[in-house]
Amino acid sequence: MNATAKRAGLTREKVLGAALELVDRDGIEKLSMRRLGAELGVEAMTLYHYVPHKAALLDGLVEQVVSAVRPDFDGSADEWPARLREFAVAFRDELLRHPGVIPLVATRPARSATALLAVEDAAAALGEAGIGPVQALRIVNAVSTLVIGHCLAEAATTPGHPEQPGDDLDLTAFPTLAAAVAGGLGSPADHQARFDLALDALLTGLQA
Amino acid sequence: MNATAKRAGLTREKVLGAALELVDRDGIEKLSMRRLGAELGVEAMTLYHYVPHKAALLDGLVEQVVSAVRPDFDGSADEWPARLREFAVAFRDELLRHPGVIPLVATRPARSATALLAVEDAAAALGEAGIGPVQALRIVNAVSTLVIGHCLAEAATTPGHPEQPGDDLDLTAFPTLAAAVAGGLGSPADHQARFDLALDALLTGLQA
DNA sequence: CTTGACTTTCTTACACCGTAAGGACAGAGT
DNA sequence: ACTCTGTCCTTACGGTGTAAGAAAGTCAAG
Repeated sequence: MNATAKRAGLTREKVLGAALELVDRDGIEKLSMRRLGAELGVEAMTLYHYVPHKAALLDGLVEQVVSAVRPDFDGSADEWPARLREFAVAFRDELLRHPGVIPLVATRPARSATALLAVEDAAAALGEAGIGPVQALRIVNAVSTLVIGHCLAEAATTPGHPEQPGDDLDLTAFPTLAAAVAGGLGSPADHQARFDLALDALLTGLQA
Repeated sequence: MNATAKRAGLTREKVLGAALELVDRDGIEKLSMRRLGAELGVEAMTLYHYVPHKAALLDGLVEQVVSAVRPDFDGSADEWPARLREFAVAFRDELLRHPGVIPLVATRPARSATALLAVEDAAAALGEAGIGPVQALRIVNAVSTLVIGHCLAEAATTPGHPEQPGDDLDLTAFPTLAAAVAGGLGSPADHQARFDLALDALLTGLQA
């Protein structure tokens, strides 16, 4: 009978979803309990019924993003470099879809079940190629770390700065650097190229 | 004549130095303008005469840390992989010496003159080996990114969490993972091994 | 010495943050 | 009808970064 229901009918999932939406739209620094509450038509303290503290909320953001990339490690055992490559590319795509979350992914280790499952799958696939469990996880870790590091540099949120004055640096003292910038360094295409270079090199070097 | 001088005689360098000390001792989340002021025997607002805003203070921390690693790229032109390796190891050592600053280094690009100079030197050295400026900078970037990524994972501060409950995860559903943990994964020695594995693989793969 | 300009420091204040404590109210089970 | 449980709000506390301006120290010129 009430047009405006007194109960908002929240769930942990709705809260996390709204948080991710807010971060994607306005950036992490705008994510506060009060603002998120307002987004959901609710007071700040209400959120504490679905999340124990803000840190858990941030963990939830990480969980959402890393869970969205579901790698597939089926196929013949000797194709693991190609599979790892696919995983890396998918992971990067997902991270770049949520730039505000990247620093969180980089900072807090994902311990959720789905994240562990993905790691387990990858390691098991490497195991079938005759690689021991410790080495397999090191390899998976190296690839993940590379992806995160590159996305971090690419999305460079640099929170707190009022403005980002483009490229007003004086490069006259750095000829090689200047030449590289003139050659297209820093462009979006260059980010892709940097990532591909590093990923290919890592995978190539890993086969030994 | 005054035992306690009314003027503290601060400088930007002293402020930055005290900030780094505070972060090394207590972690970033404890770095506030008021606390840093107290550390220097001064009110919070006084600091704003040496630093325009807190973001600049954080930039200063990054600058201090990255400036401390001064790579040497002299030597014959074909030794660049070994030089890059030395740089990577020195960079990592310096970062691990200041764990609280690692997330800052990962987030805000170092645009200081000394940082640019180091990059310039490295790129120039690669240039003597017949590598073009764009490719040279991509290589330097790949190595730096790898170092930052690995240090980020290794120092994993995970700010905000009350406690870090060790390894109480239930790994029974993840046999490969469990086997790897039993095999020593996660130990300090393993971090070193992970870094070495990734760095060697990257450098090997980069020679092509 | 006095004066006045300058730099450095402090005081006060504001808006915002995370969250502890407890009260108001709805719907379900007895 | 009555309590119970879960949802939501109100109030409050101590913390944050920082804007505005008053006060006090320093130093050179008159």
